[in-house]
Amino acid sequence: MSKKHHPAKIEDVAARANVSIMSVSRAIRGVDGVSEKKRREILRIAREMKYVPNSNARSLAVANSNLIGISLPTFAGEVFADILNGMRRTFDSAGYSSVIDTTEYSPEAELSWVRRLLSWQPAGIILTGLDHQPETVDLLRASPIPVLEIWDHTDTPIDICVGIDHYRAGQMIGDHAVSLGYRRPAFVSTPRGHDTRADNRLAGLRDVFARERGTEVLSARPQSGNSFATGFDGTAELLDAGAPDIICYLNDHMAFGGLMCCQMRGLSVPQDLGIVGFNQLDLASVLPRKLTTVRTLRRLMGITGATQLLARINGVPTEKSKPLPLELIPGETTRTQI
Amino acid sequence: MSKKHHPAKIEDVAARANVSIMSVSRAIRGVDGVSEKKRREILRIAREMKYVPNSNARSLAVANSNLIGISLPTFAGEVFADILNGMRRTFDSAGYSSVIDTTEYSPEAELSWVRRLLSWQPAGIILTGLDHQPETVDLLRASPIPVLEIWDHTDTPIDICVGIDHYRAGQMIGDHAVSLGYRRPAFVSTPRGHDTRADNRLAGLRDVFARERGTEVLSARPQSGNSFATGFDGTAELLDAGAPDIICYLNDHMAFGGLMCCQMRGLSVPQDLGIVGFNQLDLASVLPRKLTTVRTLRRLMGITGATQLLARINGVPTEKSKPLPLELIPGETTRTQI
DNA sequence: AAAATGAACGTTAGCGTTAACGTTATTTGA
DNA sequence: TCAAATAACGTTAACGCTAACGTTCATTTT
Repeated sequence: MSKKHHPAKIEDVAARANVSIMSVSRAIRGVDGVSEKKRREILRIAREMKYVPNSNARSLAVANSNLIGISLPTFAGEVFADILNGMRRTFDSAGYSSVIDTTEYSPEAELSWVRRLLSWQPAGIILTGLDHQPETVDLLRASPIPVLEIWDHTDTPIDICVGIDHYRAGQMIGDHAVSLGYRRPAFVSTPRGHDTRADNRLAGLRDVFARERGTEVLSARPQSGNSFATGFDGTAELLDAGAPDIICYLNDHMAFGGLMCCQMRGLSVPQDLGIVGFNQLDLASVLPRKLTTVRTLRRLMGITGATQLLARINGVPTEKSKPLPLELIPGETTRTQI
Repeated sequence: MSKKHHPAKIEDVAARANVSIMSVSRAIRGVDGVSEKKRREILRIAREMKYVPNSNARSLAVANSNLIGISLPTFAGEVFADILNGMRRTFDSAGYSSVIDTTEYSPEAELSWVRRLLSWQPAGIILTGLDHQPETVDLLRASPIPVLEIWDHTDTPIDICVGIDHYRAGQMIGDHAVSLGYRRPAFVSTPRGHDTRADNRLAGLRDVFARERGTEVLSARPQSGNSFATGFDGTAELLDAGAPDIICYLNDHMAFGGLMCCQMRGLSVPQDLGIVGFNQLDLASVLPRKLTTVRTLRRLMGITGATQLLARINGVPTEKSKPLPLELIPGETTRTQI
């Protein structure tokens, strides 16, 4: 425990096994060039000596690493946790480690992290969304490192892209609301520019109501401590300001906050007000009244994204851009007919 | 864009600036040995050339890295996200990157990750809880790398430790329940051995009721898809099996699932049944009925842990073990008096 | 039987950076 | 005024690993 005999290196293993260091290297990496017998012997000795390879030396020699950089806006909420989970499992079993960043929705923070990450010569980089600093894009375009943009969708990604069309999602919600006869829509979100995807969904919703009904979509963007509180406060704000007949939320958690606000004010849902969430989160599974929401396949997205990126890393040709399907889940928090 | 001129190395910057590579190295690292004038000049040129230092080479030369390994059971739920958030912020501003792992509560998965991580010569390693494979402990004890165990608490950590006393938390809940006159307690958790901390809390609760009332604590451990559903299903199971007068849950999310189950069955809380959560999660902030729960300072724990580990990394003497305070928050889901 | 093949292993030369020590100019002190 | 101290650089030798190429020797081919 206190004996600080320097950790064994490949050379020590080689000496102890009476072979050259290259044989040890080959044995450990599992590549050709050593007989099965010797390989087993070497591995046994390496284990005995508690040999731990030095990834820094390896990466320096081969000019790349087994690290994958993953940048997310936040760990809060299930959304990115789900995506991350799907990705991590895939990468993990392929022998990659994840270097993770949270930007708190700041492209500047993202840039400074990308800079730091590039110094590790990672095998791949994953960014959330499409909203990056120009310099981030330049840096990544200039580097040979595969880049995946996840969660959002575009036909012109930095490199490759797996996600959903948030504008379309907004339209789906709008179409559904219009078809049920709603006329005074509102939206609860976080401060503008914070979550670009949510803004895109709102845009889709807006355009549908403008076209079909010629009406505006009111919006509230309170700065509360968490999603639930944001939903609650935003709902209160909208109810005080006007008389929406349907409120759509950035996600199910906010929608739940909204439901609580209605309950507190004695409003009944969906008779007095329609409520629409987004993402079909776990919470919804136990609510007594099924929430109208949009299902997003986040875990699948993570797995798909990771798989595509791995393919790209291994030089297998991949699609530039892969959109994932959306499904509107009609629930009991909106009217069932006009 | 397509011109694949190899990325600039320190040597190229040196040549372009007419100085030795050591001057560039010193300028970039911000250490003594270059005049202010030259340093500015060198930094300007480095920026122009889009020079990105090679961390692998650096780490090989200095035999350590700016990487911190963080192992968590899961990203699901707010708990570890909060801890992680506190830690990441602290590490980030100190120039460290986070290599993150999720074990899904498997000590074997933790071990294989620790092995991989050690090959990067990280500056520090963080593990969640105290429940590790013996080999994990051996490996880490043998290495000179500082190790932080977070979330749980012990006086004999691998290296240092910041967390809460979960057994004590269980006792607190037990004391509170007893003081309010409850007599038939139950507990909803995940399968045994899955979450050791939850098991410790249950043990604390059990011991209090055994001592004070001479009664058992029933438990339900369903394997549902998510915390909310687990709470719901576990509650249903307990209500079918017997007639508990108070149910304690692994966390607030499960408690909410339990509340929903009660609502569905027409049971009123707290008249017919007491409900106690854990962790004081965001959800609770919008519930119409304040949840009885235990506040855990997770973000603070992350910050404190990270700070302690950084101190340890920098050779500053630190306390072996730092317990964080717990506070029982009486709510409206338990009786207010006997 | 000689030549060609190929498996199994070894040698060498980096990969890009920094620690440690050397060198040169410049300032300081008595 | 001249040695001594100091600041500002430069040179060299690792750090631990792997790609690329060499060598050896048992097989196979002709």
